[in-house]
Amino acid sequence: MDKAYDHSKTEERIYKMWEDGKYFTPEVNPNGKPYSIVLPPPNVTGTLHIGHALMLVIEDILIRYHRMKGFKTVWIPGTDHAAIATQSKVEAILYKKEEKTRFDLGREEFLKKVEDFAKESHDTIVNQVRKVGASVDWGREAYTLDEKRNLAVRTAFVRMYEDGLIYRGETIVNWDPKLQTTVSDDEIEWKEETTPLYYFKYGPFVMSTARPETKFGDKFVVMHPKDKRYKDYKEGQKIDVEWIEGKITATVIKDEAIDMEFGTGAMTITPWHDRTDFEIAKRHNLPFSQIIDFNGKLLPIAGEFSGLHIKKVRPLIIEKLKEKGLLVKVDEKYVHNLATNYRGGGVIEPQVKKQWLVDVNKEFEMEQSEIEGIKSGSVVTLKKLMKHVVEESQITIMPSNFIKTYYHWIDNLRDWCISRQIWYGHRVPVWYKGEEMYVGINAPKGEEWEQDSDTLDTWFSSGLWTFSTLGWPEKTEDLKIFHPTSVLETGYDILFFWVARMILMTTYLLGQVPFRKVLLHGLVRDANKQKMSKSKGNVIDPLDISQKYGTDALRIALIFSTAAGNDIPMSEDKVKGMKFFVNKLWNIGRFIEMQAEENNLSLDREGMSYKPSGDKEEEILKKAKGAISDINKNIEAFQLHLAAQTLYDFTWHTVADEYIEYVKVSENKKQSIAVLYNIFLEILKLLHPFAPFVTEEIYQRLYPEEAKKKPLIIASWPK
RNA sequence: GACCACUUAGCUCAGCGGUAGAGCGCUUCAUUCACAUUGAAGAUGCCGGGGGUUCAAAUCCCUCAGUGGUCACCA
Repeated sequence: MDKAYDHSKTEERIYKMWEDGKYFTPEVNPNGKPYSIVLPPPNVTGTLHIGHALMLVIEDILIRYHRMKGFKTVWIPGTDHAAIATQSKVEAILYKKEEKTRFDLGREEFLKKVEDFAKESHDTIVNQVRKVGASVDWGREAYTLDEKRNLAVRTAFVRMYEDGLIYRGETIVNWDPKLQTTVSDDEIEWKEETTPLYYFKYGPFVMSTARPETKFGDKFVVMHPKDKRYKDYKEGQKIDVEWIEGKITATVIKDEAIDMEFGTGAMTITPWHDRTDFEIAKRHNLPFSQIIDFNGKLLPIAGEFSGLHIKKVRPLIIEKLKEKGLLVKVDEKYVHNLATNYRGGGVIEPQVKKQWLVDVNKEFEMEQSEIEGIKSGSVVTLKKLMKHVVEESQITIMPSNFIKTYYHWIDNLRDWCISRQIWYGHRVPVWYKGEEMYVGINAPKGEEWEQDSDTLDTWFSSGLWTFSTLGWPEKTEDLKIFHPTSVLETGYDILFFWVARMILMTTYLLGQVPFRKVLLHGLVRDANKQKMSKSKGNVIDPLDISQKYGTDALRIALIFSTAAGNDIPMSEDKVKGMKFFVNKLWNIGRFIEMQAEENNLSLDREGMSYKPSGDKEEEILKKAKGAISDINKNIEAFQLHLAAQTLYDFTWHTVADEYIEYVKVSENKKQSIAVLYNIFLEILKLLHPFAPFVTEEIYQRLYPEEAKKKPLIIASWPK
């Protein structure tokens, strides 16, 4: 054996050996109890970052542990088409390279470009997944936008439509004029902004607004019914008002949504471009009209300002109102939150638009249910389902402090807008012919039917992930054996986006939970606790690290010393330290090899048969037993960092520092070495899920008798 | 505003009811003998402040303070 472990000489060879041996498939333990994980599919928008590496490592540890314990284990890999994210990325590249927009290319040609990009990104990701040693079953790989997943999406959509859970409606949506699409509430990122707040005279009232450019159509002035300042004004009262474009007749409305503390307690409403206003208008049956078009330009209602972009028009309107003597005052230091699209950064302009939505409050009959406490045929809502399975502990969320956040999110959940006006994604399975509409899995027969041009929110398809990857809607063997999946492991940042949506879709469509447990990991941050980002230049590329220090060192560093759910500070020094540990392991192996040779011991059962005779031997065996029991307990409790620490400590400070030093001076050397030889095998097994490459390599060299029967990856786990 | 987490050695963090721990850093010494990617010894802590429960609290409860995060609202 070489003096130091060289990961560059082993990793690729070993991964190939595992793959060729088909050890990643459930067939290695055909009769075991099923254990399944679906990989949270990375977006095909680029390459994997260190957070993905953490996710892969945690899941790989769970998978390898269960595989060695004899479970019929499957880990399903895949990638996510990430609709809007991928499309906007390609649009950006297209614009930079050719100064063209997607409309210049047309749907078909543009989609071809996106697909090429996605393919390339996919290949990079797959390569990265292999590099971190993930023992995923490549034969079962899936893509959220491939044929099979498309069938699942269409089937789900149609079923939900038939149950009245999907509807098409005029509603106020978050419109991104930049990307020309709606986005869901969860895709909004609020940015704090200081902006002037203008106070205008509006008849006898003073109203305030940060957005004068939307105020053209305001013919309703709203106040709280209990506001004493306005007690003389009655609901429905008409008042003549001098406004931007001359005299108008305003109507008084009383509504409890008004905050009496804010401004003057009176406000005018713009239902087409504000959610609160929209809701007030709906409650009072008020008409509403569009002021701003979908590109952000003013419509003819704005009179002389018609056709101008809202950005340009604001100062002009303020000037005009000032001239008319309607400007009362300006509060320059008004702080509010500006809605932006978190994928692309465009400022959100609320608009009323026809969209497809999922009704989360509508009661429906559960066709078939295996969920405890929900019988087949009982009446539920999607919200109720989502809450029930967590409340009744049919899904355990870890760490448990996220449960409260989860409930809170459900309580605030509004109908989920699932249609997007982008091109990359699953097309809505709805066809139109004149006034007629057809909703179905396949296109209707006959000419002249035109498919809805919208695509679906990417989370609609990833919500089906635990079972669409197993073959649903077909009733496959995989689905029968592996669903519900055992654990879903992912970052806490997508608890709402994804985890909640999976629970919604799966409980409804299958009458099952998608997984028994949810394990949430933290965000990987840099040594200064900063979020890693390209613009900050503090990104640690997992591949660089793994090339420099070895994948095993990277893996242990990611797991070591950080409790689940907490953010993880990552530094190269930490990885370096773990490389030392990997090398220590290697040198214990070397020590055994050299001692065996010197003492004429063959590396096999017979040569190393032992009778633990001395005190030291008894002691180390006892300690090993203790360590094994601790590690088992820790892994079962998902305390991987504790397991890793125990292993590190036991291997280095007990076996190497104490016992090996003793072996050197032992009077009963052969027996002492034999004991070491046997304990080291246990260590290699215990460490294998954490550091799969170096342990497999040492095992192959030092334990040829065992290795001949089976490689370490499927060796039996120490009890 | 609501909710959640965090506050432990110089730094990064474990531990979460029974005499304060790890890694890195620091001091001293040893050794080229599996490994200098080494070993041994050592220094450094009112375990954020205050109160309570308990035979016993870093660990459980209450409260205050600071830090970070999530969600909601914002005319």
